[in-house]
Amino acid sequence: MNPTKAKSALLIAGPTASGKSALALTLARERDGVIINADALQVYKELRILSARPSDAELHAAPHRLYGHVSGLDAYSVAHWLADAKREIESAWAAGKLPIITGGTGMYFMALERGLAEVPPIDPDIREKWRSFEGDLYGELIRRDKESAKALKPNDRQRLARALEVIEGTGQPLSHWQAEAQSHAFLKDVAVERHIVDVPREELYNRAERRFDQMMAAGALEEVRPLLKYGSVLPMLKAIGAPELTRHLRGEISLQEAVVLAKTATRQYIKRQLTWWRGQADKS
RNA sequence: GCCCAGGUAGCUCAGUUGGUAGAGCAGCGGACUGAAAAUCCGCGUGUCGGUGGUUCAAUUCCGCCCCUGGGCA
Repeated sequence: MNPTKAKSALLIAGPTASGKSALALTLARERDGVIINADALQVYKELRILSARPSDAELHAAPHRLYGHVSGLDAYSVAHWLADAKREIESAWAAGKLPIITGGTGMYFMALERGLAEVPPIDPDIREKWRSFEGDLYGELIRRDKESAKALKPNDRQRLARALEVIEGTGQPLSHWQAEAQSHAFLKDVAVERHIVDVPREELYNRAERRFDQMMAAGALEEVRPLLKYGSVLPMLKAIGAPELTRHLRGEISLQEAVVLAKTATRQYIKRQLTWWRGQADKS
């Protein structure tokens, strides 16, 4: 038991291929830590290769939590992750270890540090209704919840559908729930040490491209093949490389084209991550 | 060698009945509260293949040349 660890946490964020995992591992060994995953895709057990989950050797070199711990067939989301992460952090504290939260999903860090709106569960039928709605979501939202509509773009169907399911499912607008999100901030009274791994963009791009070649060599195609039968709505199937390799497996494009497209998607993702952390620096 | 069809943004192409041009993708910037590796917003000057000619004005019309496909020999 080390009392200095009882209420402290280490956060390591940064873009993909920046070397977060290696840094986390080093720090975990130096400081008796437990590594807790904050990556939206490394949680899925089906995606060992494509999500760049740490190797077995790395996983055994220090305690790792929330890696490949859920099935991609189940619905998983920030809220599930937040609950899992809180549990793992508490348990690290209880064991006298330092929780080291690392990953590339900005939204997960946001939920952990600034709190997530505690929206009650939405009836799956209502949820499905709006997600598959083909009409004018924006118009519908203006009619039911003008406040939320104003904060959204007319083409942002994903967020519009969310706002609609919340107003219909809870009777309260999304903004009502979000207003008190910060009071639920889990790390509010915790000594938090933040690392945002900073690597030049060109270097990240090069590493990510090389890494994708390695994924291919390691059998990424065979990892995707069994997932073909699930259509494309599962979040797991949004993993970079999965849609591209799926298209190849369906005979729509060559393997070479699929690889080029997947690498492009990776670069675009890195760019979005850089934007996230850059914008985030001013808020914390 | 001859005949067709093309040569326009990094790529694939549209267009201008003559007034120097615009989409998609890529790229760049940004947002982000229950799909987030998701979703969305903003940013478009480029010898319109080259060269002569006609014209007030040519990327657009005409001649020649070069290149790329395809066909005929």
